[in-house]
Amino acid sequence: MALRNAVMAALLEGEASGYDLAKGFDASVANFWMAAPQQLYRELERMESEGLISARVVEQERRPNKRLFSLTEAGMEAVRAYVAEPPGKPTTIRDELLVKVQCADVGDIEAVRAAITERMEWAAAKLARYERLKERLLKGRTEDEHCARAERVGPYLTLLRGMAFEKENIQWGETALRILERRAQATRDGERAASRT
Amino acid sequence: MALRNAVMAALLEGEASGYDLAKGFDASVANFWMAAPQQLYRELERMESEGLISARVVEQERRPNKRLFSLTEAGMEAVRAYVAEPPGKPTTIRDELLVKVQCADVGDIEAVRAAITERMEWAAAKLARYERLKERLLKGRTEDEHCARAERVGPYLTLLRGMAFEKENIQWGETALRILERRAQATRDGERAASRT
DNA sequence: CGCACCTACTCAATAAATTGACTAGAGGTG
DNA sequence: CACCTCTAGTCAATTTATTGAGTAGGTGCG
Repeated sequence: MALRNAVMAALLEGEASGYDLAKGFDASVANFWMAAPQQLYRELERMESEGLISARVVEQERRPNKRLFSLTEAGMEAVRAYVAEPPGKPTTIRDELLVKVQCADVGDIEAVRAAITERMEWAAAKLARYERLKERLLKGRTEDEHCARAERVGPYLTLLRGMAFEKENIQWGETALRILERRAQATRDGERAASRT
Repeated sequence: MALRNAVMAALLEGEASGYDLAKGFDASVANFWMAAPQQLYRELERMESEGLISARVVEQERRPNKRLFSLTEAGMEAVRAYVAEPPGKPTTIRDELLVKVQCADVGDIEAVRAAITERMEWAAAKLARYERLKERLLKGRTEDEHCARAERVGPYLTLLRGMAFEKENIQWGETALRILERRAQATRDGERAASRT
């Protein structure tokens, strides 16, 4: 029942449909919590049945109707209760890329390098998006002004974390690529030397 | 079936019991992949039945016997196949702390600050452990020397990523605490002002 | 004009992950 | 000596998460 907390966090930004949430909903929450569509739809229904959120059907002309969910008073109370409860164990990090990097020495180094490169491109794209989101949040004000005046700082703080994470991905990727390239080089040299014998 | 890849990555370091893996197994793999004990025991059995790993029972005098698993040739082949296959979608990040931070504005700011502080302490402890592990890996050599001579660089690269991640946790935590403190201050001031009316 | 893709979902099935309880001997603490 | 923790697991139950297929109209592209 941790997904529901992420959903509530997302709904603090305003009402959203299951589809919105599945698509990343402004990337702010998707930044630190991702879930497959089915999971969201199921959870939303459960939450509605428990009275944490309420749906409003919006009829649309040239596309399927959608249900916009928003937090009820009970939902707001649940958020407050959740925030107050003692923090659970550390983050669940599961990074396939790092599993591959760990195995680099017994596998195809070029494949690993390709995977790292892909990750770096992904990170760069995400970072650009975050950058735009930040501009939109700050609206030309400095960080100090924004934090002093805006009614919410949570989204700004999580955005900062997301940006730092992606920057790290890129920086680390550069180092890793460099080191692996030298390895691949050495392997090729070794092969050449061996083939000369 | 992604856990098994992490298990194989861990077993590249040498044989290990299910208990070892559950305890973090040298922290190297635990850094980017965590799993509950039960999950590991189940997966290990399945992998053994599929011939990817083999067990060796070690009888112990004053404690339960244990089964040390190691990769078979088939397991090694599976690792190579896994590394070569195209990279899947991005990382699964699920960070409860960030969910709380996102909700900070409607909840108890002090509780959020406490959660951040706890995370920072955790991160600092992990970082110290990684630092020691790094020393052990490098054995007094520079990074360049190690990467040129050591037979494996994968563990070093993932370690670097883990260290960068924890450093980021700490740095971001400082910023977040500072901003939230000013918020809490403003709220208290607001309350004082309101109570004077 | 046909095909792929976008919105906005639902349903069903399977796989993976978490939780709780239990075994059992060893070692240490109050 | 009762209680707690550590090693090294097992078993069962439940909850969560992922995958795949299906619906149905609309949009854009060559």
